[in-house]
Amino acid sequence: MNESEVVELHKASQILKLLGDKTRLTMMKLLQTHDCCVCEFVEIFKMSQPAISQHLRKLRDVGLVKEERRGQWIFYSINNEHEDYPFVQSILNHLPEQNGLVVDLEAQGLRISCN
Amino acid sequence: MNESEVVELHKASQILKLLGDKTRLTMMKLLQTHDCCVCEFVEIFKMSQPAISQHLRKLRDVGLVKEERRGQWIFYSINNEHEDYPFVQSILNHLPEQNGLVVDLEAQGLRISCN
DNA sequence: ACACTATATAATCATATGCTTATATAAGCA
DNA sequence: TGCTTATATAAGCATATGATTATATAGTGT
Repeated sequence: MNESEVVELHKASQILKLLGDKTRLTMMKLLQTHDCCVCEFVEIFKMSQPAISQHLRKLRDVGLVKEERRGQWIFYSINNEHEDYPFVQSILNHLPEQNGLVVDLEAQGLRISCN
Repeated sequence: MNESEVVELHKASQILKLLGDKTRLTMMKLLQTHDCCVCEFVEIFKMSQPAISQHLRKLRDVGLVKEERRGQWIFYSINNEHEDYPFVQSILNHLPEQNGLVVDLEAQGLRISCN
């Protein structure tokens, strides 16, 4: 890993504050391996749809994730063009995989795959 | 760098929330290279003493820093015995050095060195 | 065009956060 | 012992945050 990408302090604290919420942190870890749409997050976190939307908006506002419409769903994915993407990845790499959450969704037949 | 130290999600978000404050994040970066006492932080951040104390308490409550009395001052330092010390370090390593803050202190003759 | 589904936004509210002022504690020193 | 300095704690307050419910927007399919 290369830790030489220096992140300005103000930006770093802004990013860390965003990641300092368990829901958003889990979202980011999930997005590291799976693009997800809003309704999947709603299922995974057992949280209201607006609550999910608002978390995603915060992540999008600073450019950590991007959205893309696929059919009737809007999928979110990690924005690897973000200037501080390496910083974010290095944090996420310390977290345990959350694939179980997606696997559970699939088991329930709730995983969206629109292709 | 070894990113294999896995930090449980709840703990990670708790740590990131603490670091998601510009004052505390700068404190931690400073402590990476210099032990500091409370009054030095007060000078550096131009912030009230209770405000500084409260930030330090939050960092201490989760064990990220430890305190040690030296003469009439209480010095804070990074707790490198913390279970998630590697995680914290890997974050701090992305931040620009803040030594200028301490150098300025010294220039003003306000650096405490009690030995 | 109409109904249905997915998502976003707005308004509201309870709780959390970070600061301030006032006060307590505790060590150093005359 | 009493004064001074360094730090911690308590109380109060303004703002931020994260949730909820209600509503708007925008595709999809009939």
